[in-house]
This record gives sequence, structure tokens and C-alpha cells, in this order.
Amino acid sequence: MPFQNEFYKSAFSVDNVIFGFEGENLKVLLIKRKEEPYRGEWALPGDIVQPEWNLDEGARNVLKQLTGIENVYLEQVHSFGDVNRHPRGRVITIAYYSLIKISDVDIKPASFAEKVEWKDIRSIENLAFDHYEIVHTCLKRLRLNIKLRPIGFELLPEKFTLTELQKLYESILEQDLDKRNFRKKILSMNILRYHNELQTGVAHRPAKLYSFDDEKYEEAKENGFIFEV
Amino acid sequence: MPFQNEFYKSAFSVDNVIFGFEGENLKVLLIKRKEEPYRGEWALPGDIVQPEWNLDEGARNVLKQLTGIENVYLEQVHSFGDVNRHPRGRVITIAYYSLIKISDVDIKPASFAEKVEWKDIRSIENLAFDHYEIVHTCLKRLRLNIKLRPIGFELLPEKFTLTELQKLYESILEQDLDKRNFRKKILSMNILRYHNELQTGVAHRPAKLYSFDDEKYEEAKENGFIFEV
DNA sequence: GCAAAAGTGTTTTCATTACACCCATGT
DNA sequence: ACATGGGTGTAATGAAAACACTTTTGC
Repeated sequence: MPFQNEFYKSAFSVDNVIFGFEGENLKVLLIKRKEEPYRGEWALPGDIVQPEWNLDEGARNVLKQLTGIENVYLEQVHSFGDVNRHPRGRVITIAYYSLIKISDVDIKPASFAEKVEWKDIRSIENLAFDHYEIVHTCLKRLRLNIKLRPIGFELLPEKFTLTELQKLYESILEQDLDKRNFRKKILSMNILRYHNELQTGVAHRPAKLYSFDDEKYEEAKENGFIFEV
Repeated sequence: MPFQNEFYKSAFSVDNVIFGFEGENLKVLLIKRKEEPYRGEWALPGDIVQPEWNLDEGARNVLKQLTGIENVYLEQVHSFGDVNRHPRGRVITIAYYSLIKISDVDIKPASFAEKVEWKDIRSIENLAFDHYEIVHTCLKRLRLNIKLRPIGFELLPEKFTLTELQKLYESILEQDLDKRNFRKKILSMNILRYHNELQTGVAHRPAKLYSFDDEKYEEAKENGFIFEV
């Protein structure tokens, strides 16, 4: 098997830090490895890049295998290639992160994983390989980008409340935000659509439901609007 | 030669966008290729990453071979791995940029290059492979980072005038800055050292010479200072 | 009627912008 | 004396921050 030989000398993989948001917590989809090395340990989902795949396709495939979903926000972050990062040989990995709506997903057990679970970002420790470093590098990048691009919405259901959006920002940025100022800023951007719909089944005044309006955003951009939180 | 076989199936390289600054222009060090593919065309300096090198080392080696210098600011930017980006097989390249002081450098002819030259960033067109895209991806990253970190100094001689610094920012950001406001902002950061030295040999009032003071910067950071231009 | 989160405006504070003239040197 | 870039301060503007109470619903 020539591929095996080659693999253990030098190979490329992609690893995908799949972010989701639930309740008030940012989560990452991790797998428990079924095979050596690092059998039984938690790790990022990833795969060897096949010769006929582009890098982004590799990252999308990882996601699709695990969750069945496609068309998500995906961003390449960094490549990790320390000589000794993989105990079986030289493997350079290209790290991506994806943003998905947890509610859209039914996790599929994957062949290479004993378990697949959403883990709270703050509870993550001790991952296989250099995956801990990868997760935190991606988190740092997410923190930067969420302030500069309207990508937070990718983590929320189609329709969401402003409080949910605020909690999302707070959990990613790890800082509290002022409710009034946050709402003022977001609403003044004029990139949300209000559906004349309210939350139901909550034991308090129901909140208005909004969705991100891509058309409005594109229009605003043409008029010189620059997203920034 | 097993390496050759493997190389032409799948390999990884580093490419280094080496930025320099001279006069009022941002420059990039390019080579004219001596060998196929793309013989005679301008390209980025790069190299195959040897199995025993970390990625950063690969990028530093490229720089060292070409200029003899070490200890420069280096940053990984993005990996490019489109299936067809290299006509001879699958080659994934990891792009870096470096910031160097042109005055420190005596360009060495490299074995793989017919010529090596500093090219004005605005004059660059039609590079080999996907190197044009790589240059512009790195430039975009530099534009972002130069606002958020005190790295502009890496492109200037040890001692520089405030006008030189301003011109540097203007050429990278491609926008004019107000002289008084720029100086006020930079000086108020308190991260420069004034040497009680002036420019000499200029046909106008000589400017004060400053250098970036790393100690002051570290101290300021500890007091919560965040660099931003 | 009580608990729980939604919703809402104004003032203060601070950073950014705009702007024009005198100064020191070489030729 | 003139050309060239160096050096400087203040007022106006606008964005961000601080801050507390009323509203609507379910139980």
C-alpha cells in the first residue's frame, strides 16, 4: 500500500474546529479517538487531504461526515507542522474553523470515532496531538473576526433574539456587554430583519425574533458601512 | 530517488513574501526563476520543507539563503493548496511574510534564481504559480497587523524620523494621514526613544531621530496599553 | 402579585478629526 | 532669500460608555 508508506513519512491533514453555541456557551465538536495514536483521547475531527481535494474541500468533508451538513461558514486559520507533532511521522495539518447552528445538526457516529460530543470551550483540556493549541488559535481568530464581520449569526438559529446575540458575543469575547448599548449598536446597523414574531413559551415578556438579512447587509456595505462590534 | 518521486506526487513548500521599505515605497523581494516550470518568470522565494525542519525554520531558511540575515519578524499567513496550483504535481505551500530593513541586506544570488530584485509592490503583476494571490493575501494581512502591533519599525532602519514612519504607514495602508495627528498619536504611546540626534545632510530643518524602544513597549503593555494606529 | 427577562433615552466622557503657521537647514 | 520638509496646539465632532426604570408575559 504505497499510500500508507507515504503517509507515515509525510502527509497533510486538515483539522476542523467546529464551533457551536447553545444556551450561553460556546462549544466545540470533539471526537474520542478509536485508534492509535492517542486512542481513547479527545481530539479534533480531521482527515488526511486526498490528492484530488482542495484544502477547503477537505475541511468541508470532515464536517459533512460528522454532521451531514454543508454550506457552512468555514475559515482557514493556520498550519501546524512541528516535526514532532505527530508520533507516527511528519504530518502537517491545516487548521480550519467552522461555525454551525447546533440545532441543525444530528451528530453521526464516524468510523474513526468512538464518540462525538459537543464540549464547552471552557472545559477543554488535554486533547490529543497539538489539538489544544489548535483550538485556542482558532478561538483567538474567531474572537478577532466576530468583531469585524457579521459571522456571529452563523452560530444562532435562523431566528434569534437580541439577547441571544448578545450572549453569543459575550461568551466568545469573554466580556460583559451593556444591554442598551449593544442593542443600539446592532439595530442601528440595519442588517437585521424583524419578522413580527415573538418568542413563545417563556415565563417572561417574550422577545422579538430577528434574522440576519444578507441583502440589507450587502446594501449597507455598498453605502460604505463597515461592520464592527 | 524516493524523494523525487514523492515530491512530484505531493509535497509541501514554504513561500516567503519578504517586505522591505525604501524611499516612500513598500517593496517585495522577488526572484527570476532559473528553472522550469515558469522559467524566466518572477516568483516568490520559497523552498520545499525538509522533513527535519519546522515550518518557520523553512521560511527563515529561505530568507537566510537569499539575504544572509536572521532574526527577523516572520509571520505565517495562509496555506495554498489548490489541486492544480503547481503544474508538476500536488504542492501545498505555506505562505509567510517577513519584514526586513532593506539597508541591512546585501542580496545574494541564489542557486534557483537568475536574478533577485526588490520590486515595488504596486508594480507587481503576473507572477509564477499563484504567487500574485499570495503576495496580496500577505499584504492584506500586513495591513491588518500593522495597525494592531508595533511591527512597522521592523521595516525601518534602527533610527528613523517620524515622517519616515508616517510614510511607511501611508504606503502600506494606502491612505494619507494627518501629520499632526499621527505624531501626536505615536508620541503619546511612549514607545519610542529619542536619541538627541538629528538627521544630517538634508536641505531643510533636520528631523529628530527615534528608535523603537522594546522595553518601554513591554512596560506600557503591562499597564494596559494596547497598540493601535 | 410575583418572578423573570424585554425593552427603552439621555448625559458624560473620550478619542478622532480638521486645520495653518513658524522653524531650521542647505543651496 | 528662497526652497524644503520639520515641528507644533486647539476647537469641533462624533462615537462609546455609563446608567435605572417600566413593560409584558407565565405561573
